[in-house]
Amino acid sequence: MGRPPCCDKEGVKKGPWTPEEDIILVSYIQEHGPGNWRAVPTKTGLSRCSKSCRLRWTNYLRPGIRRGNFTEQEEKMIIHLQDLLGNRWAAIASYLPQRTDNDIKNYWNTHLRKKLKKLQTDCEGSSGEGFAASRQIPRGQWERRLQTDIQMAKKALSEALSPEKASCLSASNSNPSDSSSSFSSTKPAQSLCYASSAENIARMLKGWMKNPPKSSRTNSSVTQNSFNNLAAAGADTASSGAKGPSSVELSENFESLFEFDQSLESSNSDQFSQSVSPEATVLQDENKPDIGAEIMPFSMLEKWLLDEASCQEKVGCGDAKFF
DNA sequence: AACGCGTTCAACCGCCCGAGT
DNA sequence: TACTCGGGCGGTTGAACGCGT
Repeated sequence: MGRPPCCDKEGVKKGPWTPEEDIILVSYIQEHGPGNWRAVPTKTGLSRCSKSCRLRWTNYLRPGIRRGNFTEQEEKMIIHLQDLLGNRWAAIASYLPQRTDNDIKNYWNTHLRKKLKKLQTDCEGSSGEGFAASRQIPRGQWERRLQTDIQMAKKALSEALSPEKASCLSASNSNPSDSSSSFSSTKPAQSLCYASSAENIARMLKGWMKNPPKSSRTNSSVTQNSFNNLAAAGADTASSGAKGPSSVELSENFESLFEFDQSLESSNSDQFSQSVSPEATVLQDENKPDIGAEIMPFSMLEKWLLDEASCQEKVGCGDAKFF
């Protein structure tokens, strides 16, 4: 019982999107909001697969997307998140609201992977205790850390599931530069035009769009999914510890993680102050309507990391704690 | 100018998951 | 419970582009 393709192969256009197609898609979404992608090709008359429409929107046309030129902060963030979450590009992208998962994935594959590889070989070549070597830990310790991770994940999850704690976590993440507060506070402004201030679309739509949007529907599925991914990330790390290096590697490189946490803060403030106008913030709110909820698991992760880090400082604290 | 090669990135493909029935 | 369907995700592809020869 094979599943039929998402759309008829015949009569479906493939390949690069034309500006005309973009305009049609954007005007449709501007009017109806993203979602119900199945209906998009028929309603718009586009000879495109529904998936293709969704992809075009999420990866290219969606407002608030920043393209190219990844900053050093973003690089660090991607590297660390990749280390934590593995190739969960959507989850990683949820921490970089201006970047798409596809962009991050591409950037990782084209730039960062090579960069890290080079770094790794350089380290290995230059000293006996290279990058890879430094990551090796005794098996017993590895197992104990894994157990610790599991406990932490359980704890974090139970906290996340508790409404009080959850709100606490959100509130604790009250970094002035943190966009979550503005996200939640700008919720009422969701009816803002989808394409009105996104640089990439505004240019294209100049002179085209005159009517205000009718709908305030939001693209919730992406972020919801991201949230789910992230909420699951902790559990994954714990439950499938043997699957990937994340839980182990998580316990390492704490210095760099602290560095990262700091850079993350400055990164957020930098990014949002330099490139996000109040209007754009609202746009991001549209893109990530549940961003407040997304921040929460990040707090969990931060907490997790910091807990472990503090334990790391005290010799063998984590190990003694659970054994 | 022409060619080959490497890189980049938009787009596609196939699988998976959750919601609905 | 079993099945269908829509949507999301990650891996892969291939056209476009840049650069060196």
